[in-house]
Amino acid sequence: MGLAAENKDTKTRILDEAEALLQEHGFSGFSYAHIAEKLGMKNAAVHYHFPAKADLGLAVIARFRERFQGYSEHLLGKYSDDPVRLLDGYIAVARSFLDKSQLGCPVAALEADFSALPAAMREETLRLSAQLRGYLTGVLRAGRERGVFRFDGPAEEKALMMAAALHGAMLMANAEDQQIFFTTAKQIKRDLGVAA
Amino acid sequence: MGLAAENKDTKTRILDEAEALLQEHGFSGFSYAHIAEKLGMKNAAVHYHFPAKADLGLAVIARFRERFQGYSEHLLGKYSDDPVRLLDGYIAVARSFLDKSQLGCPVAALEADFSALPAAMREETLRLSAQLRGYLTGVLRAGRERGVFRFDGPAEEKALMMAAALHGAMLMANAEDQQIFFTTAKQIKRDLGVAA
DNA sequence: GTCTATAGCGGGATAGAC
DNA sequence: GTCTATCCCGCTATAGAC
Repeated sequence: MGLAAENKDTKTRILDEAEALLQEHGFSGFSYAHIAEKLGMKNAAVHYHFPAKADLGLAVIARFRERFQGYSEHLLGKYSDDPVRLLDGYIAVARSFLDKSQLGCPVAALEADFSALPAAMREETLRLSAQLRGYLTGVLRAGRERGVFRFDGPAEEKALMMAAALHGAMLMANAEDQQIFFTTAKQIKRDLGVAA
Repeated sequence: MGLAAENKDTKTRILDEAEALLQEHGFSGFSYAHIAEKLGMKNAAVHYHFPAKADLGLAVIARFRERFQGYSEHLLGKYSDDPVRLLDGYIAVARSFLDKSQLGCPVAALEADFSALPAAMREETLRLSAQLRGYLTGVLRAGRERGVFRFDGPAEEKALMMAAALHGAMLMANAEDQQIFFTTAKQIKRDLGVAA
């Protein structure tokens, strides 16, 4: 649509590939050549769109942040009175780690590779992680006030523990068996006193 | 002591370094040169003790498995009537990820890097992960029977979810803030109905 | 916007001297 | 058991032709 639309398709396809490869192999675990091969081009062409790998990584994070922002606003608008649906929306973001669907949460992969990340990517990763936890904290707090969720302790701490469980489950599911993710999500809901 | 004791010190020091580097940077994130530098030698010397990197990785896993085996038997013998202590023992293994102490659990780091691991290391990682979950499952089951722990659902599923939470907390603590691990552990115990 | 070609580096691994 | 030296590879990134 805009003036910069002429190269948007290739750029988007690169971002899509980068996001999928990031989630499967970590940030250090994929190369420009891997992306280029999947897209039927050469690595120099990828560098044309994203000069340095840090640029590509930051773009992946930024795109996810915008996506999650819109998605969470949509959820909060539509299901403001239904904490279970708001929680399921969050779980769906983590769940998409398994099949690299549209939601595609890259946080666990970034944190696993953290020491190898450029400084700018570290900062964005931390910001994103805090943003996700913020959403979850709000959902838990509202759900407990409404008597839908049952848990002890501050909502922030429960949210942190649940985020850790979902992050861990993503990596374990990637390594061992996808079922691990679904079982973990089910137990999380059981622990809140709601049916899976 | 034994006949093979003459080179045991260097080998042990290499294993110690490898384990620490594995937990901090992942299996692909450290090199023989890194180990050699820390130990004041050259990378060829490390290759003398562990010809290929897969040998070193397998040795790290094997050593941890033996360590955990002895440790868990010790716990089960000493605190067979105290589920909370048995649980704390498990948490301590994960906690040692933070400061690379003697217990040193490398599972989360291995799973995060899973797709880059040689096949033999993948198998050992899966076996180790199952072994850890097996201990935790037994502790939870016994604790619930004694009325010490409170949770819904099968002990296997609760154990899986708790292991995922501790794995995720290790990585998040490594990336963000060590306090994340302690807060997660505290919430896990709160959810079981026991004081932190 | 994509290509070929290449520079430069770090990694795993080996050969052979000491 | 450790060293120096080296090979080969894959990766990031750039230069310049098309």
